[in-house]
Amino acid sequence: MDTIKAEIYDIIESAIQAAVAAAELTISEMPKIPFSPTKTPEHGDIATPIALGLAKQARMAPRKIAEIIVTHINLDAHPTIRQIDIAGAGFINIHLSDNYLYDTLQIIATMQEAYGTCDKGEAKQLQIEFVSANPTGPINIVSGRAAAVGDTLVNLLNAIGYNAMREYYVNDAGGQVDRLGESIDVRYRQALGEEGLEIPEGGYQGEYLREFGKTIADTDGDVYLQLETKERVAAFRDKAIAHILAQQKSSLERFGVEFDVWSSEKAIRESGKPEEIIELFRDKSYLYEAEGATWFRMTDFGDDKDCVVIRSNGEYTYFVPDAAYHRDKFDRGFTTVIDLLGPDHQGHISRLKNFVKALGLPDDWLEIFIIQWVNLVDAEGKRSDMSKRRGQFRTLDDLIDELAEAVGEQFAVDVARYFFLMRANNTHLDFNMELAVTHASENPVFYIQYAHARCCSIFEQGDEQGITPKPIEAVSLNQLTEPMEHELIRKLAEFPSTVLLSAETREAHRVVHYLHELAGIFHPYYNQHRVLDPADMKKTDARLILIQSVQRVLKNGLTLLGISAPTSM
RNA sequence: GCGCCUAUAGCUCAAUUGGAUAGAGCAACGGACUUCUAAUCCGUAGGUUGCAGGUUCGACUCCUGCUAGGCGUGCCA
Repeated sequence: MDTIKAEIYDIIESAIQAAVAAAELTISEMPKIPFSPTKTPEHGDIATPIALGLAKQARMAPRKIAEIIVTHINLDAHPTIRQIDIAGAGFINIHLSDNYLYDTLQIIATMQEAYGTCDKGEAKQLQIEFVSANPTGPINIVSGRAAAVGDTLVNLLNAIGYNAMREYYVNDAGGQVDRLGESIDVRYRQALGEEGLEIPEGGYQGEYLREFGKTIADTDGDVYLQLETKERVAAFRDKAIAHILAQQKSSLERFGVEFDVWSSEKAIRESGKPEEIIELFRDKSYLYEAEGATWFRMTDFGDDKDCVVIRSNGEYTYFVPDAAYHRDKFDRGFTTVIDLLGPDHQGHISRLKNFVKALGLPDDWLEIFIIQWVNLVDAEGKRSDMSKRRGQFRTLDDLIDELAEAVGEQFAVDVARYFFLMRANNTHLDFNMELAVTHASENPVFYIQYAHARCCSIFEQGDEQGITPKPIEAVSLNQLTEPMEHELIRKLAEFPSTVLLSAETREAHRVVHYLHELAGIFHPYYNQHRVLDPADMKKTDARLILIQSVQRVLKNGLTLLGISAPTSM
């Protein structure tokens, strides 16, 4: 497609130059020629609104300009172009020859599972950090969404030639996990029969911690009561982190997400890097003392408020290990780092970016995206709060369990991933659990998977009838003359650019929509045209190649999304 | 108060980053299985793209100002 575009670009450009040379067109400067996609086959394969763009400086009606340009194109010299039309306000519509269409099938047959990939990323090292949920409870649904998106983005970036990896930052140090230890301490002592205890301010109410505290009491009895409160809380904290982390890991694995690296905030804190950061900031005069605390001059970086980096009790705020952690990422050699943050980290973006700037790292080195809320919606359409602190959240495991009851374990993961991936990251996502379960079998993911299964089924049927696909070289592709066949091939040709765009804009949902559209052309085709026709083997052979290509692209696309491509349903 | 995000069909979302007649899926209604899987297909209906201006040959997209919702906002992470 790219080579074709380059060729067309040259043709149009020289036509404009010829028109200018012939004094039919007056322009001051050679413009860049834009290409716009064609929505309908009548508009050809590639279109350009260049005549519209030239109208002003050429002082001429766009249609007239288009006509002039077209007269300077010698179609006989360019066999790739079958026909050129002028339409609408002055669009130049280019129809490519059928041979070009058939080239797409050739490319797919050659590249197979590599179709859709490219080497644009030049093997650069890239890291995406996502989920990074506090080790204070199970993976919830918002984190599940982040898991699906992050995992898929890594797939996409690898597909376009980057060397991307998945990283999880474990917040296993700091105030939050201390509150966790204190909360478990309360549950533990309650389990031992102590009365009148309450979860401390900022602690965790979740039911899973009550069970955890009870388990400790059941297995170890009251031995912990002999420890100093501080030691006991620390012991519970570490115990809980290890336990919860293992649980999070297995939930994510069940969801098909495996991280390459688990980084520890505790390790960062103990590495000495935070001290180096503070020293660096001090040297650069970014810090000052006030109200007993140490402040960072965030206002120097355009923020409206300074912020505390060392609290009056001498402890770092989370900014310091966080800055140190990003410094560490840079030292590990990543050319670009992408953080996917939860919606409650809104205010964190500009500050983190400013810290990165203060560290002297390149501006575009760090990209931050917010994965927006997932609202649980009940059957009446009422939204429910998912605050972890109040313990009213739904876990990723709950979700998959419920979906599994409706559609089975494998499809449950597929449905959940699809659901999370189908929307743009920055939009709020309403998740109606009841609807998701009762309508699980009507989920659009099956529409795509079914298309794949149907392709497989054709080959199975063919096998039974003794019809097997021939190598593409032995097939007359010009048997593919149906408009729907051309539409299918055109769609197949779009796959690589969709993957590229999706990866570069970090918007996985584009691939989802693409696959849905592809399936949306395939199903009607399947219904209207028979592939296996023993009476016309030439056509059958050509159609089998087409079906192989559709099957291949569906499979490649679903694989990128981490969704299975079943051979039968 | 300030900052960020969002607003598109009854509902949930798209729209290839400024291009042609704004598209899908649910939900509603009417049709199609003796033929490669009906988890499918065909058809009907559904719109002043939150409001008001502006830029442009051309705006859902960019700019300004409103309105509504969400999130954030100096010692939680």
